[in-house]
Amino acid sequence: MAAGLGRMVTLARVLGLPREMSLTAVATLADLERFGARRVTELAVFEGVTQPAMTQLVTRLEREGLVERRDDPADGRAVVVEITGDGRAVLAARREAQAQRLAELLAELSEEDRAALAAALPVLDRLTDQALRPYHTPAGAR
Amino acid sequence: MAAGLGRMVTLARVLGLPREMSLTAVATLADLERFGARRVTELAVFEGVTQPAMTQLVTRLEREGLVERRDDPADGRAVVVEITGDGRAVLAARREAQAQRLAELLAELSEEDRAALAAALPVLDRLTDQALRPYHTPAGAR
DNA sequence: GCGCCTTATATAACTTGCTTATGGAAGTGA
DNA sequence: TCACTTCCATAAGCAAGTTATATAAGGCGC
Repeated sequence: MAAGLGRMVTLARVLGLPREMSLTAVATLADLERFGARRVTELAVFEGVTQPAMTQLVTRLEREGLVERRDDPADGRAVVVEITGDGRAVLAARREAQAQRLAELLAELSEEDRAALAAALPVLDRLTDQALRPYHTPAGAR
Repeated sequence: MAAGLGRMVTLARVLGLPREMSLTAVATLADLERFGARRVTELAVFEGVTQPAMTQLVTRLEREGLVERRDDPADGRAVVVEITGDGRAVLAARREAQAQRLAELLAELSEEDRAALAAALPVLDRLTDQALRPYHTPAGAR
């Protein structure tokens, strides 16, 4: 079964389209949207990349107006990164495009197959949460 | 449902570990293993990247001993790319590591959840094939 | 056979996206 | 005050993608 699920990587790769943005960039925006503003180092841990990589990404995202950098009043060394309205709009557009692509694929399935998928979705959701557990701590210390 | 499946992208990202190799590199090797030796341009189409990107990738993979380049007897302009034993070994090791990671996650699921996943696997497999259809033509013209 | 057009792929230049290494500023505790 | 730690920007290097370009080979019509 584990090997079968491995094929999901392939599907997700195709669904991950379009490619104007790296998966890390998308995930960073999504996490900022979901968990609120964060420091660079926290984001780096969340996304499993190094701090300089995250600094560079934040710089690029800021240049594109998708995030903003703010001084952290609690610590003079730190900056806090926050998603902008444009950033949210980009996420929404991606989700829409992805949902559409999936809907097209799903339309080719039988009713039976769709039911099986629907039953498995909550499980996949749980699997995903488990997989992400080491990276994401509940927002609290902000 | 489409939105729920979208979350699979997240799961696959985590499962896609480790990162020593890009998804395109892995897919290229996997396709060479599965469909046999191919030209650079064919590989580029398969993986949805440009020809120069694939040329570069093949160059890097060749440097690492994972593929070999051969002259194509049928066309003096072309080269044919073939996976090596080392390339196959790398794929096998990745699959093993991935299966293990998944098995750990699955061990935390109930019997019921596992059954739901097992039922959905063939469907996911079909979805993946559909999603890949525009890229992969059956090997025949080689 | 020749000329024109197409196809195949290597190379150049550039950007993104990652890594390790480093440096400066701020924070902490003795 | 000093030593150490933390935070993040910057530098250098490689991978991985793009567009543009150049060269060689192939195909077709005259």
